[in-house]
Amino acid sequence: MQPRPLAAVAAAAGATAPLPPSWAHRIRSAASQGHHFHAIALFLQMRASTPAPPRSSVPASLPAALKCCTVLGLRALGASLHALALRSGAFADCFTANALLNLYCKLPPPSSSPSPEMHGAAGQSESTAFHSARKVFDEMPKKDAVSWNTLLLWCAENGRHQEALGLIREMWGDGCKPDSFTLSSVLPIFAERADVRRGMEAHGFATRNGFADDVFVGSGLINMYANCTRTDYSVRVFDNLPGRDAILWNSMLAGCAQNGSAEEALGIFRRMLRSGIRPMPVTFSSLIPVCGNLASLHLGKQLHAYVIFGGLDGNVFITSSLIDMYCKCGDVSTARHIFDRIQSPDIVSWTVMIMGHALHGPAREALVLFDRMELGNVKPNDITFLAVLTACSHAGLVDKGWKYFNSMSDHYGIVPSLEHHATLADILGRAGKLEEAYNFISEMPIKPTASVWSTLLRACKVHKNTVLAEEVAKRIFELEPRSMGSHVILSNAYSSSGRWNEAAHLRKSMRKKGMKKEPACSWIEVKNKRHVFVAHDKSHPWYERIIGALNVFSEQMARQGYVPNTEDVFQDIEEEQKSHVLCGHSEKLAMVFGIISTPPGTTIRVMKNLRVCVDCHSVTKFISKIVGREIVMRDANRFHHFKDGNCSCGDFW
DNA sequence: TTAGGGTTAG
Repeated sequence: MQPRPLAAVAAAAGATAPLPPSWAHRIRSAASQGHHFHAIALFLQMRASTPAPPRSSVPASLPAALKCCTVLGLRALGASLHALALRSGAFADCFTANALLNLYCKLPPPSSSPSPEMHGAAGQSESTAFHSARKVFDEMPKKDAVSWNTLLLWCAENGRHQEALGLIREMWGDGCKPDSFTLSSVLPIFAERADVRRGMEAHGFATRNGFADDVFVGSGLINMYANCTRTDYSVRVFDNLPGRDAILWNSMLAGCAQNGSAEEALGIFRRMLRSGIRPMPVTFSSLIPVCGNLASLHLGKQLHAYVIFGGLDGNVFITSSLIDMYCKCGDVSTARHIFDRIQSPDIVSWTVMIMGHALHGPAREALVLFDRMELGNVKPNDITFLAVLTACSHAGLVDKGWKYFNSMSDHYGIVPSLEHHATLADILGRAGKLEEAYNFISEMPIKPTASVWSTLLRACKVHKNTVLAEEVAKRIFELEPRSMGSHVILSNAYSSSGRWNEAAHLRKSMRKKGMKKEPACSWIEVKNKRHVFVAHDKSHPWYERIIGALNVFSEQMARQGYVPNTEDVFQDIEEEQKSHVLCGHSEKLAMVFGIISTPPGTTIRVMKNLRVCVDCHSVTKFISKIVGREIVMRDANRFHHFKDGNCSCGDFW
């Protein structure tokens, strides 16, 4: 049986017909349904209507009207409603005053400064905004938790952290207890400052006061702990929440992804799917970078397929993360294919593509893209310049490097950071301009770190200037006495100039200090499985087959003129033994395994944790020609694309 | 009837 309409029930009971909805009711319901313009129109109609509606209509509809002004950005109308609130006495009502306070927080006054380029204009307008909001707040006859929370959120979101924390104390003093809203505004402050101690205090307060189950507090805690690199606590908060909405899943996923906890992030993604939560665009833009960091092309491709099926391939965040992922997995041509299909790339898409070409070579293509970007009126930022300088470094373009470096402050108003200085020092060092690099680092306006000096140390080793290497190493050891990499480079520099005793002495002192070199390893994905190799690793089931194939290649290479390059064997042993050492290098094992376990023509992608050695580089060039395959090798510094006996790095790395 | 949470490049 159909339920009878309420009016019919009322009529049957002998009641009068219900009154038509009041003005205030109509305005509020239009506003709550998102019909903001309609709500405003109704409010204005109400004000003009005759006979005048009851006096109570104004305070009953002002909050909704003010909310609509805030959403629609109608600041002038908001100001006249402010006057009406004062005239009508509605300002005494907390709901109206809070709605007005929110309007002033969300819609700062237009900047009084005539030129937006004027220094400090942004700060001035921010300060004016604060004062107009604060004035409304101070004049409120009555304040409730919403009033405090509204102003506090504004302070928290506008970098006025101390004021925000001060407001909590004031709020307590005023007899208003912080609530879940207060917590969700203040937690991002502790997150940004990575202040886990105060974050934990807030967590304790939330638990004691029954706010810990609130999803907003929950996501605040998850993000705070993740920003403090305590994803273990984030997971605990997440698992203890009684109900988890889609945003909480995404918060947890992003927290793991940003901390480099790849397996955990993938685990959260799988749990999310099993729980029936539909992935959202943000799910993919968080997760795709994980595949890039793992250099796992098969995983990245699976997510890409998911993105296409979900119709999300037009999302700029996802597209940029896909381009970056393909670059990091060694497939720059797919990255470029995606990039070329974007109608109007944003600064992030341009930057990841420029960096992709810088690291894969030919590096000049990166500079071509930079010019195209400028023609398209997209303004480069500090990260774009890092990419461009990296391209100059890999292409050995000293003059261009200087040009871009100087143009940052001259034409773009970007102050070069430590990283920009480090990259320019690298450009100079790689090009063999060692003295110039030394002077540049010594005179840079930011105190150079050990890592800036170590780029020069490496250059000294490559260009065989042991005297300067010793001087540079001294600087590094002052800053970082236990710098493993620098000890190794200096020791290798001694070895390559035949100073075996000094090399041995240095190695001995490293052993005495308990320093151990990171072992070299390489890996390759074959049939969606990762195979990891360390030097002379006999544990792989295909080891004998790999060595057999390597011997066959060696004979073919010898006929084509290959001579082992023992330059990078830093042990005082016979040449024949050195060749044996070279044969067992992990990247050779991984590459040969790839060749014999995949169909002819398949591109081989090898990843290595350290830089590729001179001999492996030369062998890979020969093998790429012998087997007619493209071999991509990612080392600690860049990507090498070997094809037909050549490498995209132009033998400069 | 007012206020709040997740994403891409080094």
